[in-house]
Amino acid sequence: MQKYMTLLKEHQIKITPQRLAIIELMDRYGHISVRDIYEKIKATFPSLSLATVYKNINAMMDSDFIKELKIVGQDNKYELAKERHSHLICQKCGMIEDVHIDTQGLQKSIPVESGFRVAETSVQFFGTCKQCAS
Amino acid sequence: MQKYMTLLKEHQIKITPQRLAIIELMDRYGHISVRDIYEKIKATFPSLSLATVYKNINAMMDSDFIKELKIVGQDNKYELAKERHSHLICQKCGMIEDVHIDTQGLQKSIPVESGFRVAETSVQFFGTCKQCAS
DNA sequence: CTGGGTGCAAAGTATTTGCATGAAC
DNA sequence: GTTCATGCAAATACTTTGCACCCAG
Repeated sequence: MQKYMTLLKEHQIKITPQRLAIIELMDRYGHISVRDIYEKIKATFPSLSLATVYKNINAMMDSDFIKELKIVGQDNKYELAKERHSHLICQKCGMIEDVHIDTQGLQKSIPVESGFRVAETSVQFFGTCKQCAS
Repeated sequence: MQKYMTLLKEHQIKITPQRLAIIELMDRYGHISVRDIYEKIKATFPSLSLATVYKNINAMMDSDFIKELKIVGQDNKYELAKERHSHLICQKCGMIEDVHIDTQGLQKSIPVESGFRVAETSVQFFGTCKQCAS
């Protein structure tokens, strides 16, 4: 808990129980949807409003404190901002897992004449996870 | 036009003027949103309904005839299914461009112990396009 | 104390559905 | 002629906004 409070302070975001609960969930699950955040917190904190979840997610995205993850076939997910990484996404169960792979090499194959300057690379691997394969 | 009719037939989708118009736009623009499809077609074909656009997009996705593209900061886009490719996305003007790069090598860096079997890899490069850079 | 956050209700936007009519094959 | 698509309206889902009240700093 203390660690989440410190995180919020560093990003100059006011500390509230709602925010701590949201961050705690993101940290625990890695990637989570608005709906799931709302329902999980609501269970132990019934006064929580869906609007508050949205407002906080937007505020934390503005501060680059969390990141939005759009995945074909799934609701948007949110994760704590951390070192660059890619995602493994199971097409059967929906599981999302982080992988750290080097994407620097990829950029070299972009045609120079495109004149495109890359700031960030996003890689998603779709497939079957260990559990679903067996 | 004939080429689009052939395409639809191959995928066993009934040919209608609405569908031809949608496909023609996707082919022309490469990547286009529901809203843009609706507004562009509506201009010359006023009876078109938004529900029809949605129904057709869903039908064509079910037939793997078109693909959905989710991009952080933009509305969903749709493109005709074609050979595997990646996308350059300009964070200033929103331009989306196809690039053909080899993503096979990437998979090698996924830890074997993850037990994940990759079926498809999606790569998005975010950055600045030639026009916006100058 | 003061500013910003919360919750509620309402508005706004996006997407889906049911059904009667009409077009494709 | 039969099947399936279209258009409209209504329903549902998703997200944002305004405002009165309350809590963190």
